[in-house]
Amino acid sequence: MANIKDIAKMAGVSVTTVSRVLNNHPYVSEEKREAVRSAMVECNYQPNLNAVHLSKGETLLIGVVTPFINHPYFGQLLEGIANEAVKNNYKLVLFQTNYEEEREVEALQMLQFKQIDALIICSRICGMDIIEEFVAYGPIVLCEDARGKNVSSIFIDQYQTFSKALMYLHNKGHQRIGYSIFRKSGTNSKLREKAYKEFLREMNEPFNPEYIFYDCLKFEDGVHVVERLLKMSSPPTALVVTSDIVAAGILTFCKEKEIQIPEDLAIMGFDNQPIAKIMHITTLEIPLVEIGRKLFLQAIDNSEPSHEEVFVKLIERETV
Amino acid sequence: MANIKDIAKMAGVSVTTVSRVLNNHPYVSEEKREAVRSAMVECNYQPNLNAVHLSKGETLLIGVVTPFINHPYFGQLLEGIANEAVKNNYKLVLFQTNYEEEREVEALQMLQFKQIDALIICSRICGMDIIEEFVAYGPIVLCEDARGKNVSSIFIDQYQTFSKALMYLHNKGHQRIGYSIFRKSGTNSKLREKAYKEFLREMNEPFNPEYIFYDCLKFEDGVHVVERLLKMSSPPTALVVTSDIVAAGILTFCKEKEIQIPEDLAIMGFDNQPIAKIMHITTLEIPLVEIGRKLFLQAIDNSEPSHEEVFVKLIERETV
DNA sequence: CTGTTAGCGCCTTCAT
DNA sequence: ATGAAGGCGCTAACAG
Repeated sequence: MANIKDIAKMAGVSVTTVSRVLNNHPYVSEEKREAVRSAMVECNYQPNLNAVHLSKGETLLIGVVTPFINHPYFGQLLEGIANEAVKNNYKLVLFQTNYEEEREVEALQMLQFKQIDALIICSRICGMDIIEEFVAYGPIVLCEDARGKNVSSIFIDQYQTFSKALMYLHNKGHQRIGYSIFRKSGTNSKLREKAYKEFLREMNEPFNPEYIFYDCLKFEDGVHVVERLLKMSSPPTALVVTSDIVAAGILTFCKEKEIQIPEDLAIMGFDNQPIAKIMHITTLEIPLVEIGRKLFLQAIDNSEPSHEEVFVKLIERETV
Repeated sequence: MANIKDIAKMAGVSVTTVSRVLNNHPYVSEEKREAVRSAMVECNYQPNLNAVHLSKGETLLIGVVTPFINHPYFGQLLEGIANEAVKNNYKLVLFQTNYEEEREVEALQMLQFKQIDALIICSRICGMDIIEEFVAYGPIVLCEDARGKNVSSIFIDQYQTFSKALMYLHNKGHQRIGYSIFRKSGTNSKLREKAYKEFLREMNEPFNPEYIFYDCLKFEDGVHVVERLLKMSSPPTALVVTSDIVAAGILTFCKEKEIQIPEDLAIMGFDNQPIAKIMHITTLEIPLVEIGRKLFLQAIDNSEPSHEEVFVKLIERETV
């Protein structure tokens, strides 16, 4: 492992000069620059990143917080982040939190202690107040509407989006509309609940807590939804399902139970994941890979916190 | 950001002593140890990892090479790796390669240049010769049978496993058996092909290249399989599908086309992913999360390369 | 048991 | 345009 000193010796210059060409600094004669270059290729020289990091106080590491990594939603997000990271020569440090606040704080602390340069939080359980304690230590970017806050964000307008979905179902003639979601709390969940209640009020429909299905994250969670549906005397005729993979699960079990889609039950998915296309699920397209890309770019952008809204598109297929 | 010197000063000791308590070295009086400890908590001291890494020549970073991260197979593997990584205070550096050799070499070079401590290669396209060029630089662990090679590995016996699946189908009365797989080449693919051909020979069945379906990676790839199936004059009556997610896709499309499972077509999945349970897919259980765990442990184990076989279990459900 | 000191490899003033 | 030298924060002989 040749180091900067060796290169300097070989090229007959000082380490400073080597460092200069390494960092594309001006004021190096073309001659010496060339000598250094060839010495570097000869030794197949690679700078020791730890030394660079120590010296510069930066790491080229970006932390990524997700509750799970093995889930299509976060998988797509990660994919977008990872692709952009390689392009920019950054590495990712993964924090799989399972929504444990402790894990999130660990990630935040890595930022505080300069072990990573920035932190992308794809989903969180900790309060905004905790996040804000750490904004001073480095860029934090959230995947939720954080306008007005001191962190960057890429977000979709959950309220609008959810309202749009509900309205679409309403216009298709549905009165009893329910929805499934993963978490009861969480910023996005609350916005959706708000949109839901607001919608009911406008439509003059009663609020039936039974029509909300929580803990829906994976394909198999669709089972429970269908099971509960079967037991209800007056089940909803339409469901907004905040994840295509769950929608796919519901669809599959409905077929097993001979519930006709969309006649007996209309289903509106979320995300437009590949499975939605395959199973002809009507859904709201959320460009997750693209969002991941933007999240990364925001993380390495050292200017002021910025906020960017991403728009969703309703994709009509055969489940509504 | 207090550093080791500050702590030393506060505690009235030398930096060495601080370093000693930091690294749990013996020969520090309980008294001073305590003084150092309290100074550390008072400043909320965190060692600068870059400095530690530079000094020790290690990074506490483990590279993980996967072709894709957004796929249940690699997702589960990653999950296992990630869980064990946090336990051991290591961070993961992700390399999503899309099976581009260049990306794999990049990862290998990061090992060479000490930017990561070890490298886990979950799946590869580059030749073993290339891998072996890098073994001198640090632990490399593969998720395939690498016995006899100079790298560690966790693996399942692909040949045996595939034979077992084929034999199971045969015993269920199937003569025309095909299989679907992602890659044509690749170590595992070749072993499976070998097992397949050997099986046919033993059973005295002809080899029909049409019965092999390549490029099957995702749910939606099941479509193409079914489409081809429909066009065949003498389609296979059973399929070994080397990924449950693909099996699920095939199952779904068969239902759409009114192909009865298992009557018209028997399906044997692979991995026992959650979807297999839900859709009642008969499958071979491969403990991917556990494999991920073991891969990580091997990566940080500095002793000689070791090899561990992991065993699979056939899970009978309703698609055969 | 404890402290002094020389690195680890690179960057960056400061002189020249 | 170039180089000498100090420093980033920590570890690990070595000496005592």
